[in-house]
Amino acid sequence: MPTMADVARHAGVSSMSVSRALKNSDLVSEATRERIFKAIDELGYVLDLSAGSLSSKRTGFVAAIVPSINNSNFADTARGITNELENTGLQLLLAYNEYSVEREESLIEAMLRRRPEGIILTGGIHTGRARRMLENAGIPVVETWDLPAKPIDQVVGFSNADAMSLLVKTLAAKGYRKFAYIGGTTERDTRGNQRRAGFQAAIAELGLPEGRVVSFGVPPISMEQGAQAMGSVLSQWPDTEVAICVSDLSAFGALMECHRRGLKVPKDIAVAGFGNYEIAACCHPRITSVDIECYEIGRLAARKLINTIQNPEHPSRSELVLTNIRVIEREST
Amino acid sequence: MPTMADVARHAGVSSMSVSRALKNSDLVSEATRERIFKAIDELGYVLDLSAGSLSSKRTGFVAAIVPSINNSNFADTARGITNELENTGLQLLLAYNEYSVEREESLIEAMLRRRPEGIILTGGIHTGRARRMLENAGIPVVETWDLPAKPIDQVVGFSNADAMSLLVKTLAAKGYRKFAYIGGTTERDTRGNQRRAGFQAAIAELGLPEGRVVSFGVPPISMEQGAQAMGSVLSQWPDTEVAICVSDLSAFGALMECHRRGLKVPKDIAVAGFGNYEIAACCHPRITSVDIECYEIGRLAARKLINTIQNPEHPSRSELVLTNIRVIEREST
DNA sequence: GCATGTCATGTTAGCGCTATCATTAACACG
DNA sequence: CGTGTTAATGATAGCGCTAACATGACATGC
Repeated sequence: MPTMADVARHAGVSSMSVSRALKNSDLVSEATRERIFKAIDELGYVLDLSAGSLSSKRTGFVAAIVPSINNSNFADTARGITNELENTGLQLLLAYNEYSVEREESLIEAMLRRRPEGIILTGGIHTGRARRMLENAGIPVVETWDLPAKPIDQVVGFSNADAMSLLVKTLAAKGYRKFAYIGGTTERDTRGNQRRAGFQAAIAELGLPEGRVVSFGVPPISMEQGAQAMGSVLSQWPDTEVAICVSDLSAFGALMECHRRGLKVPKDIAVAGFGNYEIAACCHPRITSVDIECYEIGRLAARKLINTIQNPEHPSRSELVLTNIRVIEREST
Repeated sequence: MPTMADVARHAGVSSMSVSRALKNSDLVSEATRERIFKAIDELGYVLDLSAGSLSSKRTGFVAAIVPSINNSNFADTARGITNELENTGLQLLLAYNEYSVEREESLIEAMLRRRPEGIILTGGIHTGRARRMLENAGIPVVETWDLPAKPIDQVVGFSNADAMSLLVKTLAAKGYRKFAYIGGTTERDTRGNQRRAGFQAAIAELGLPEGRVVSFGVPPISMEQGAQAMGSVLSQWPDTEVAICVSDLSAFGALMECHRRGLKVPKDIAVAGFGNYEIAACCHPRITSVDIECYEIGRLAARKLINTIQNPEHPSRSELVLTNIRVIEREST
């Protein structure tokens, strides 16, 4: 593989000129630039950024950890990050932790070894060692998708509990009284748990009959698990008026289960989801959901990092960005 | 930020011993190892891989480019790659090209600047410069999701045309004769175009009435666009017996459009998709589809890279891996 | 004509690590 | 007791690039 020195020799210049030309510095004359690019082309040279970053102390990496890449909500956030990073010279280092803070910890270490210039995390719960590593790293950190009680640095998120509570209240205002909740079992999906807490809080606040909660499957629960959970709701509490699901995917599964059982939605039972996935807007009947601007979360988080990286003296720290949540009422309620 | 030399000084050893300890080399005594890790812990040291890779000539990166990260088929492939890479010391550098070979070209350059030890691409069509860069890079390349006419190096894929043709033949065997095809418009989605070609070929081969093709929307076409395309099929050719869609997402949209129009599926019209997405197995009626082992494609592609990286002298080149395709008949046909 | 400024280019050093070879210590063996 | 063998550690050099400074060429102004 040719090095920059090879290119410099071939073009009859010093390697600093090659470096400058490749950085689009205007300190290179047009004639020299042309000769350099001709040499680059002839040798098939490709700049080695890892060598460059060692010397310039800038790796050009931004790290992000999401729970899952197979979930279109988080994929949207990743897309928002990537798109905002475009043309900033920063590259995304993406990983997923499968909803595990232990896995997050080891991913954080793996990423910090690459010396990213900033890092975006999902959620506000991390292991002690992870927090320590992040605090020592000396780079901006953005926690997203949540409102951490004790933020590490910057935050772009929303309250999952409030969002779910808002959904319950909206539906209660339409006259529904007997609510069921479908979610996953374990403690791992902290955002799911907060949604459940928001559900319970709203039920209590409104003085409605006790919420009927079905916990089923390891989060993130699938369409199929949503269907099974709905079966469980219907057999335990046949008079349920509305089933609220931790996500649109489980809501869709629940809806299909109703179809199969010959129940009309929303006449016999109403169904609502969370996350405003494409499927909620497209299925029949269309599912009422809560929109949470996933793409925007990614975009804003990346923007915050870029601002901090580009103006290190003027950090936008401790300034919390609250993204919009919005109930979208559709045919299923 | 502390460096390895700081750790070495703190532990009273040379930096080589620190380096060895961090690499789990067995050339470090237990006592020294303990002292070193104590120092690492006290200083909050994190290894800098970019400095290490400059000297060791191994970056520990593997690059992958997929068309989109918001498509669960490709997300499955990315997941397969990541999971196979686990515990090999290799880290994934993931990007998406939005189905554009031009964007792919610039992504390939951006990735090669990080000196990945291997690269995984989606599809077999690339720009000339992209091909040249890859051939010069001196690293293993795996093309996936397709059977390129002129592979760059290694291949893990299947024939999109054959897969679609198999679906048509399976349905024709059940007695369907009037076929419609729903896909995207432009030339960008090469796999979509190959599926269409496979559809046409099968129709011709079987001597069926001319296929009715609706091209609608920029690929990847959405659920909503599938619904609109189905509207177009039904108004142009009301006697269509089965609508085959380029993906399950559009098939689902088409199915919902039938629901809304009061058409019974499959009694009034049958619907089939492609890709065996979660939704196809879960909606009502469940959609007949073609399973293409997306996760396995990622896993096998990563495995090929790992093999080539770990045994450079014994390259597994030019050995094509054909993944399984399988029609899954469900309630919608 | 000479000081001054500006632009283009080169020189030097060093980023933080690891490959390689050298060295030392400890021990076994005839 | 000398020799060889092995295990643990250290010293040195250099990976390929860029920051920082130095230099030289030319133009400008008085």
